[in-house]
Amino acid sequence: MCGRFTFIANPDEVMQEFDLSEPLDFPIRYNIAPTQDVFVVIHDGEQNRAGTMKWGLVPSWSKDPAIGSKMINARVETADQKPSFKRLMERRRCLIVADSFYEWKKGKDGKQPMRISLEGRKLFAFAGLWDRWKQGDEERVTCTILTKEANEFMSSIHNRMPVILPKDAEEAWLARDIKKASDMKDFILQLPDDDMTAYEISSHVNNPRYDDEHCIASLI
DNA sequence: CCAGACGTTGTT
DNA sequence: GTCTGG
DNA sequence: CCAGACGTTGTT
DNA sequence: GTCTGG
Repeated sequence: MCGRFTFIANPDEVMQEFDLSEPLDFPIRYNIAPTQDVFVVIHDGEQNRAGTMKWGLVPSWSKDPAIGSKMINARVETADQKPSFKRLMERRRCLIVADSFYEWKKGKDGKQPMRISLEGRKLFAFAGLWDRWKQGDEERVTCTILTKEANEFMSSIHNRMPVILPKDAEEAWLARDIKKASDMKDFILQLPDDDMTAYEISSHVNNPRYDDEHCIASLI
């Protein structure tokens, strides 16, 4: 699964990497936690657009937006069937931009936090779904990160992993036309994985209040 | 038909 | 133990 | 994901 | 909104 990640990037590089035309403004984040703002790219039919959304999906029909803190991930294997995700697989796909993510590896002495990044790409995007929620004056735009079964590399750390799109799959995932949910599921599941790398970090990262360089410092 | 749920993860 | 908030 | 709260009544 | 269960 994926419950914490980083976004430590240079705005110019992000603009170039995701083909954005508007100038960007976002803070450097070492410890992004559910319910917080994440940096998201969508396609408006003409061009890519970037902005922030809250992490934790609140479906448009929800009565209680608190559901969002539970809906931080969506299993791609079943997302084409689930009422909360099916419509979003068809027409509300997004990129959630990151440069590494955290997983907690279970050992006999508790959980060891790890930082995982890609070998060959400084920046990447999770495959995400998003939705809009409104109730009275309150409005919320939220998103969730798709997950799949861990690959060989990740399985030593955790049994699930976030879906990271290969660079050449991002455009197809973002495309605004309405697709069959099951086709998008199949598309995601046949994608190859980028090579990954991981190292142990301090449990400093455990506390979502800490958002500093120490989060990514190697234990060794 | 209407009512009621709608999610993931991990752990047991 | 379980839920909410970050 | 982890951390931290978890309750009501009445009074200020 | 959409699906499942009764």
